[in-house]
Amino acid sequence: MPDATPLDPEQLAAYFALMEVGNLLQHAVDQQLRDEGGLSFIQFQILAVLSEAAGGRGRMTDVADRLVHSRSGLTYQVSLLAEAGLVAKEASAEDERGVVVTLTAQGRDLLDRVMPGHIEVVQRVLFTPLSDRDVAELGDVLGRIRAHMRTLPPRSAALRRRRGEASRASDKR
Amino acid sequence: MPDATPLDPEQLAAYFALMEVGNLLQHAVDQQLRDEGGLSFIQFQILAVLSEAAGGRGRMTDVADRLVHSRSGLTYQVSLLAEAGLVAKEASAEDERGVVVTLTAQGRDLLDRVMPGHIEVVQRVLFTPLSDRDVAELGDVLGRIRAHMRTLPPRSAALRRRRGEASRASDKR
DNA sequence: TATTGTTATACTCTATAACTATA
DNA sequence: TATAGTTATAGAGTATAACAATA
Repeated sequence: MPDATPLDPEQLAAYFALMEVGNLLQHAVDQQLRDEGGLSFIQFQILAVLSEAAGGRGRMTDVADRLVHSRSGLTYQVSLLAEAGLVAKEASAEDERGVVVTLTAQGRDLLDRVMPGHIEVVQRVLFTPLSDRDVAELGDVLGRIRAHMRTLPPRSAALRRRRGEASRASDKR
Repeated sequence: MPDATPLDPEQLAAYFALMEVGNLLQHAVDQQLRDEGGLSFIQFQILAVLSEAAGGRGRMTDVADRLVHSRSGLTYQVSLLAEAGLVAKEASAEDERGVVVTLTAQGRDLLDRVMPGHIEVVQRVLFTPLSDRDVAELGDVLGRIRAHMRTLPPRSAALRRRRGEASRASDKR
């Protein structure tokens, strides 16, 4: 192990635990979603994000930023969902470049159908060993981390930025 | 949204936050690892798990279970690492079926070289908005969740189990 | 008979770059 | 000139099933 570490062992352990827990949990729910709904976890996330949004709709780039997708990757996934009739795409009224994705009734139904089993898995795998107080603490800390992360440059901006930097040859740091 | 929910809103929010934070963080560190070490996050995890283990070595199945991999997937990744000279594979002494993977000096060097930048990213993305107390709490709760998850049937066992059940036709539930 | 690990294969997902169209 | 989104393409990763070898 390296020596000059600005990250103390407690932080490193928390970081590794976070990654392991996240991966194991994702794997468990992915299994459930495929078995019961024919959905990948990412497709479920897209549906869930839309269902939380006002009007069950959102713009492509906004969704991509929240779900760690390249825009082409999101196009791909949303196309699959649209083929399955779970979402619908329309041109944005305000900005004709934009595309608004809307959850269909069918999509909402599928979400409702999948949710109970989904929640059962999350309950069993994630929350069983936690007290109510633990859950509150966890939610609080993770919420603050998420808020912080959202202040960092988003993925779509990072791409544009990088392209921009490359073309500005005079911008040597 | 479904109605009969045994998962209260606070739990659901914590669950979604966990997934979003995990994905965003993984994306950030994956970028750093590829840029500075030519490693995917999973390859890094394999090296890290080995470096933590006694003697810098471990058995294939054990590593696979910790890292949420099918065994064939681990074979693939370990092969890549072995080609790159970062790990070495030997037949197990006790169990001739088994394969023991060992971190090479080169692998340790790469880990050391990549760690400072890695830790910088984790520090910046994950820990910036947290107090020491937050870190302690987070580590504690996540550690307990991980311990709980490890008591659940591991991936390799699940596969065997499933195969076993299918062959036992009398085992109708 | 069960378990370890590998191989072959097929598939899913993702990102990059080039492109179109609108702001 | 910059941004939204799509497409084509190519590559990485994963899992499944069949297999060989050992317990």
